[in-house]
Amino acid sequence: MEHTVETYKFFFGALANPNRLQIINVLRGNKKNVGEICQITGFEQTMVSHNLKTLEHHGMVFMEKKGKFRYYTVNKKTIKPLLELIDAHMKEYCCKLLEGEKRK
Amino acid sequence: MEHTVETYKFFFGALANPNRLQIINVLRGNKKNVGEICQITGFEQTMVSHNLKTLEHHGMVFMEKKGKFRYYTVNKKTIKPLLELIDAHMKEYCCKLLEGEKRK
DNA sequence: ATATCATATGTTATTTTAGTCATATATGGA
DNA sequence: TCCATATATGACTAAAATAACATATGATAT
Repeated sequence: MEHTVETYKFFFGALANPNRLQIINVLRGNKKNVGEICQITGFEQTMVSHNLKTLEHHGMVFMEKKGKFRYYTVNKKTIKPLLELIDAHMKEYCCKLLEGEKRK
Repeated sequence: MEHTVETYKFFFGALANPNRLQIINVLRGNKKNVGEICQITGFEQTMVSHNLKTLEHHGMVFMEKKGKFRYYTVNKKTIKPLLELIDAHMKEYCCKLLEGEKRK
């Protein structure tokens, strides 16, 4: 299925970036506005905004305006089971491999 | 969790590529050797080998030698539920978005 | 109306990733 | 042993993704 491959690439592309993943991780707890995300991660504001836009565009996070703030929430329905699945995978297949990566 | 972010990036990085996804898709049916994968996909042999190596390194596929052939199988335990999860996500959040992508 | 704070957008330079080409290794058969 | 087939590896280039910078927009308060 050609369509399917493009679909998956769209999905994974959004998540194959450490900064976006870290943002997701921060949002796993509670909704946060951009400034809060910057503060917690130490990332620069424009970079965070760019990445939030990508994540929102892919349905990974949702946005809600509140005065001059914008609050972002993670899409728990997708992200939670997804990360759990990955945890299980990594535990079983990749633990040593990742160690190797780090040394590079 | 710093470790977790690197872990997830490792995972998604392997899958954020259309050719690798297509190879996975081909392997979803049955185990196949490199030549067969090339034939089915129309991809060049060295490219397929490179990508299979990446997939194997990430625990997404397994390899089994048989004479001068090497048979690859997809890691169904991870891949199957993963793709199902993504199907559900895309259906709910991304159907129009993907259409937009195609026009670019 | 303007100043300030919060966030977004456009552009560019840099880094990362991927594919290709040339070549190497491994296996089995004559 | 030598050849053919199957697959892997290394190096190089091209293309895509990313972060950083400059700037714009939107909102609130004064």
